[in-house]
Amino acid sequence: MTEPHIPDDGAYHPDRVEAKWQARWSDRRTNEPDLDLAARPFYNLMMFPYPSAEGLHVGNVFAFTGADVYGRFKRLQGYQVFEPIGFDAFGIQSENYALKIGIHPGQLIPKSIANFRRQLSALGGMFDWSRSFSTTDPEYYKWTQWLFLQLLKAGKAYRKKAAVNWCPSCKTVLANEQAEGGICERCGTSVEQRLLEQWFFRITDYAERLLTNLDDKSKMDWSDRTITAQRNWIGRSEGAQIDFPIDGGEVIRVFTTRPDTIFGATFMVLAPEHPLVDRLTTKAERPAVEAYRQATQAKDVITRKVGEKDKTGVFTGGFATNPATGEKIPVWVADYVLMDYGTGAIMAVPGHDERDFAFATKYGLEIRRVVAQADEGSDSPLSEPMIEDGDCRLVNSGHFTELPTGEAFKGIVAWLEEKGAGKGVVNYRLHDWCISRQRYWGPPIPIIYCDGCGPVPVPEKDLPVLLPYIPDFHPDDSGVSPLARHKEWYYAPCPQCGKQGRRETDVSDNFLDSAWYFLRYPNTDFADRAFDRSRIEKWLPVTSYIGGNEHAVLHLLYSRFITMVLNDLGLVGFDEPFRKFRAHGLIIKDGAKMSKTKGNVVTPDEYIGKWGADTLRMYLMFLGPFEEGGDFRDAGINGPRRFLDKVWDLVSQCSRKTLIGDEVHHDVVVKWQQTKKKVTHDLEVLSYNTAIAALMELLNAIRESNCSERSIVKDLVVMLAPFAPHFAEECWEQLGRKTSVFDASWPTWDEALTVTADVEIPIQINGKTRSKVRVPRSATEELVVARALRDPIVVKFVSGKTIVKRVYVPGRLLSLVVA
RNA sequence: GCCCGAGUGGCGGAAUGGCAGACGCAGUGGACUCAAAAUCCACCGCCGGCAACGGCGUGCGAGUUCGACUCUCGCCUCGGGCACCA
Repeated sequence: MTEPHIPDDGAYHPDRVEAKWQARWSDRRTNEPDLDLAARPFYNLMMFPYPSAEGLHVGNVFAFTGADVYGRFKRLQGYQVFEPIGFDAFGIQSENYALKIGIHPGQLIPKSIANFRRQLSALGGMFDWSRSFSTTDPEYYKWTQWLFLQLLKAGKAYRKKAAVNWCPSCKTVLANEQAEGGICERCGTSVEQRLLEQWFFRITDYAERLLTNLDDKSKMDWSDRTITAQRNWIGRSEGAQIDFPIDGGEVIRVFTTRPDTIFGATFMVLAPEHPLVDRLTTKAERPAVEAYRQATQAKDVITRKVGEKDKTGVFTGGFATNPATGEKIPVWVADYVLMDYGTGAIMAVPGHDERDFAFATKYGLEIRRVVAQADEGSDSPLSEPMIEDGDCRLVNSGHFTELPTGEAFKGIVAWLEEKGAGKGVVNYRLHDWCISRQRYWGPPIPIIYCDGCGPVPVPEKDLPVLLPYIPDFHPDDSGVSPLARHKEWYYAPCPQCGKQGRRETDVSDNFLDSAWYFLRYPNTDFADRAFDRSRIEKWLPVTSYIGGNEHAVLHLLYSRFITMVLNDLGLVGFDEPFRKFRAHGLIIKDGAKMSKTKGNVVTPDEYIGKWGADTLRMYLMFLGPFEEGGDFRDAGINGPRRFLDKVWDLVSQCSRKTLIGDEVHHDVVVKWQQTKKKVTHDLEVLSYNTAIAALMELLNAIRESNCSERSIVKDLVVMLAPFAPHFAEECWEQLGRKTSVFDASWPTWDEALTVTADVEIPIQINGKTRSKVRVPRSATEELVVARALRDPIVVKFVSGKTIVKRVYVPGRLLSLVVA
């Protein structure tokens, strides 16, 4: 690339400056750290984009810029910063879009990626393009498939026939996370239930570890809201599993968080899919039960899960024995009990559970009080379920009566355990991760089914199992991936016996691609392994990760899980992949989050063209706190641009050695030192808006004092560099420097010079600030009081009254209370 | 319903319990200009006042404190997440 000519009219021309420095960075490999030699490695990661055909919008730009600012700051602090970027290009989103416009994703994606690369480069990110990849590259997904085989080997991948979320529109199975609220995340259609053979990962084996690591600050310095989201998603609850015997020696096993209320369990409810429903149903009730089960199956998930909370159900005719009371209690079937949580069966305690209460009321079942407050009678009627258990005691509960609920919980669990009827258990909301997708656009799962040998993993030496090009990649509602229609690919010899077998036609979940990409970036030069142990040790865990909180429970949880498995396999030496994670805020436009689906996107291209990338970066970082986001409006972007223009003028004055005023003013020096301190601190905590404000204040101070002292201007340029990298490089060169500004060192400050010699002490009288006095910083309380009492305003408020209280905060304020 | 955030000028937003409104945008007045743009200077929370100055003011109501945007309690509103999870 050749550097453009920059006109010598003294004005700031962002387009020329940006083209010049982008060319130079590329030519000089400025952003490509030596991964083996780095002495102070800093892995600065940001969530890689899904390359949509529409290109980046300023919401994405906001996120990438914020992460880039941090990386550039760290580089200036002397770290060798590795800032990779790639493309998360497999998945249903890409495939659906390709289907919509009728272009094969294999053709569409490279174009979208090229456009993304152009846009990302134009932004001036410190990306190491030499280590970029797309998850759709066979050199990448070869290792995604390898990863699957490692999980299989470790016993963490298994196949089972399961009721899964089926989207009738996308014609595919969805992970629970993609079917939240019973609605397909991609297309908004109601999700149905279907039984299919699926591959699962045992993420639930790691539930406890995923949870406990969240508390370990040495491993995880994460945004609190992200930690909270993960904790809620894993959904740990402590309770008990209790067996209720039925005729024939079998038991109905339930999970409950309130074993202390077992004496109030007056009936039981099974999920319609529960395997014991058949056994329990009497001849007389069979037609009704069958009808109910069918009706449930036909109901889509929306009405079942989030629709009316109106309870419905039918009596099976069967009974079970409450192990606490010995009573026979009726067993019902109702769809408010879910097969996929707990055991799919509950003991219903209508007196102390909202749902059971509603159900019992509707069907006339017995409601029994077993918990009461201290001042409540043991048989006072329940007009509504009594849920709270704090400061309550048991009633009507055999020899546990009168025990506080907390004690009763333990006592009853121990008692049941002794009787062999139950035990204390922990239950999680988290489910195993279904990774099978009956789609085309993903990495084929590397398995061959053989009639003799069963499912056989594809040997690692035969990877990748290439995704074949098939013109017709439409999914159909057969529940089988389009790959099954590609016969040359579908039939393959069994790796074990050599007889003809059939390939697994499902591809893996897009989230598997992104669950390990951070491991690949520093290892793209290794063709023979997913990652190199010494590279990994040097660069991981990721030093800083910045991304959207929409991935708080999906991507981030899966990445942690995969890392733990690799750790257990001895392949990596750590079990948490991201040492520091910060969630950025959202860019709001017209009152809504900027997103393609909302149709309120703004592309960066027009702003870069009009104002320059550096101005856009500055504006985005200035418009609000990075971790909270802000409103994007056109008005306001000229502010940062004016600021850069002024700095530009200042730098040209400096470079022409037309120093105005030889004497460095004290105020400016203080401001300068204060600014260095504040900007350093603010950048560290991602408070970019206030850092920029501080730089503006320093500029204003320089201009007001007419003191363009060279060392101050130099520091200003360095501190500006993370935000406006091209601009800062050009200024740096104007100041006579030969190397990149990013090879400069971050300014340090003299703490003693960050404070002024004199201070203004506000004087509060009865809580109101009435005046202020100017005193030396070291002034004693006596001096401040003496000065204050000479102040005419203070005199006015104090005369004729007595000072009853005096509070002096040294260097801060004087507070007087008069009466 | 539950769990997180957040409510501050015309706007975006600043404030370790210590001068509320930094910084910026918009606006107003002025300088420069034939004129406009750009630039520069000044003003810029609300009410009263020529002014000095005074009163009010950080969603609402209490409280703690010499002092509260900040802490506590009780509400209201908005945004986000979870949700028949036993």
